[in-house]
Amino acid sequence: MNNNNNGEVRVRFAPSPTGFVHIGSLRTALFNYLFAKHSGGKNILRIEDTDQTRKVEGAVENLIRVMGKLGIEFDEGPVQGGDFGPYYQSQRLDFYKKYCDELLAKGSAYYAFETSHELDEMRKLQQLEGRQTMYDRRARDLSEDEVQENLKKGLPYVIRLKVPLNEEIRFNDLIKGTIRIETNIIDDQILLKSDGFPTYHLANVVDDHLMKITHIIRGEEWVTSVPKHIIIYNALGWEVPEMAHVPLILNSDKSKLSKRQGDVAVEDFLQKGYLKETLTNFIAFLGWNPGEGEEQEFFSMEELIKKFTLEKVQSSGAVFNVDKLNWMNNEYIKNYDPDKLTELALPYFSKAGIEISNTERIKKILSLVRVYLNKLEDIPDNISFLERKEIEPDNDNLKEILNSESSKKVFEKLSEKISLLDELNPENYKTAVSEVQKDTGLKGKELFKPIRIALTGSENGPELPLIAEILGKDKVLDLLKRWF
RNA sequence: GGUCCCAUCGACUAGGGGUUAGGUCGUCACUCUUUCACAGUGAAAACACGGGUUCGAAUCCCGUUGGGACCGCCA
Repeated sequence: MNNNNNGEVRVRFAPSPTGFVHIGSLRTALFNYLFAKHSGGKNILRIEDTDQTRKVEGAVENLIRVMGKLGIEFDEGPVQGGDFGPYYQSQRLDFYKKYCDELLAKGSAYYAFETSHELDEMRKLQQLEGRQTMYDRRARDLSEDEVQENLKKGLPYVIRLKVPLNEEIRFNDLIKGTIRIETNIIDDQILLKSDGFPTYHLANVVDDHLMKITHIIRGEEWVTSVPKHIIIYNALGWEVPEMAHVPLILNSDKSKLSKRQGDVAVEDFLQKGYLKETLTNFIAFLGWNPGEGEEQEFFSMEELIKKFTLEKVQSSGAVFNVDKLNWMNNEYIKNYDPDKLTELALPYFSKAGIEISNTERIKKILSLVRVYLNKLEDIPDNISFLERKEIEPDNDNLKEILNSESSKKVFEKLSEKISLLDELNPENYKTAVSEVQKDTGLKGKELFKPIRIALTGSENGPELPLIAEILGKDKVLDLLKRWF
């Protein structure tokens, strides 16, 4: 256990700002947040922007916005600052330089002068020979004189880690248990690039140490580089933080979740009208569950914080199942506070061309259709009856029903009854229909089906009396009159 | 290919020496409903395989197979 900092837990979410927020990143961020809050510790945001070629304008702002929207808060970071800043790695170059020099002085790192091109050639050859692609450590034993000479010539260089040979690195992962790797197969990783920026490996070790990070919680794709990091910690005489590598989120074919097979951007899910409660709840359960026979599936952020432990994180990957996401979102939508849901739904009504100034009316419509919604984006498809001016049944079957003699009778009678009313409401609509039933002797499908089709253009949907009320007397009469 | 990780219904998972292997999504059926949906009830559906250890293995160990990740002057 890491005991610096008086035992206070400090974790970090350290994304590189290269664009949208990946579902996998969201889960890593969530787990960090839940773990920090559960332990009464600090959650820190650090921006890993050491790759100058991959910078994306606005990505950091976007990331912070998305996290904020989902209720994932940071105690320290670019926005709120903190005692361990700056929180952009690109502003911490002096630190990396300093410790890189220290590594050099201690003989744990060395200069290398190969160009990218030369390295490419090396790898190609290794591949051709069926060997593992790996730096051949050719610059490892350059003499001091040779190094100085190259430096004097102004040759571009990188600093590489001098991996100790013939050793075994062993560490305990909080999720996966003990992991051991032979150092001989570990690359002499580049620490400092020729542009003077550090690589991830150097920067994350230096920062995690300087920022007093106690637990590193990140994706499983990092496990294989842990030994490199441990070598750096050891060389610098630093304590290694606890590690927890969370399993990957997978496509339905079990490969790492990727854009090729559907949406992976949190922004997209938000935009489609997946609620933030759904997203955090669902994502938390991808690879984690409370265990102990617990069968509750709906958890608020507060409950998640209370229940979350690393021990209950699954060690195998989890397929991202949109069907279940939809189900859960639908459950949240069905049970959401009507006023709040209305507020969230307004933009989707607006997009469908519905006048939204009368929010009470929107609320009423929403109460009719929410049961059908997997996501708010489904609203337009489910309220098409509102703005339908022409009834154009999309198949002959419907047309036939509308044009039958008995239907005409129904429409005519119903119009008569409704035109006598001051205002249409579910009660007097029902009364009117049952009067039609008495007068015509028609009932069941022969009575209800034609009306539904005439009013909505569809064979099914929400309860007719409620739809009738929302449409209003004039609209209903207008729609009926077209058919007799 | 090398290294590392992983393995319970189609999916998410509970269970971690003795269970009729439980729940949720999805699927199917039935009930309710003058429609669809909702709701309710029920069904089909899993311990990858082979060896050990043990009185007893889904559970512990080893191996096999299968899957995945990583192998950049990216993170």
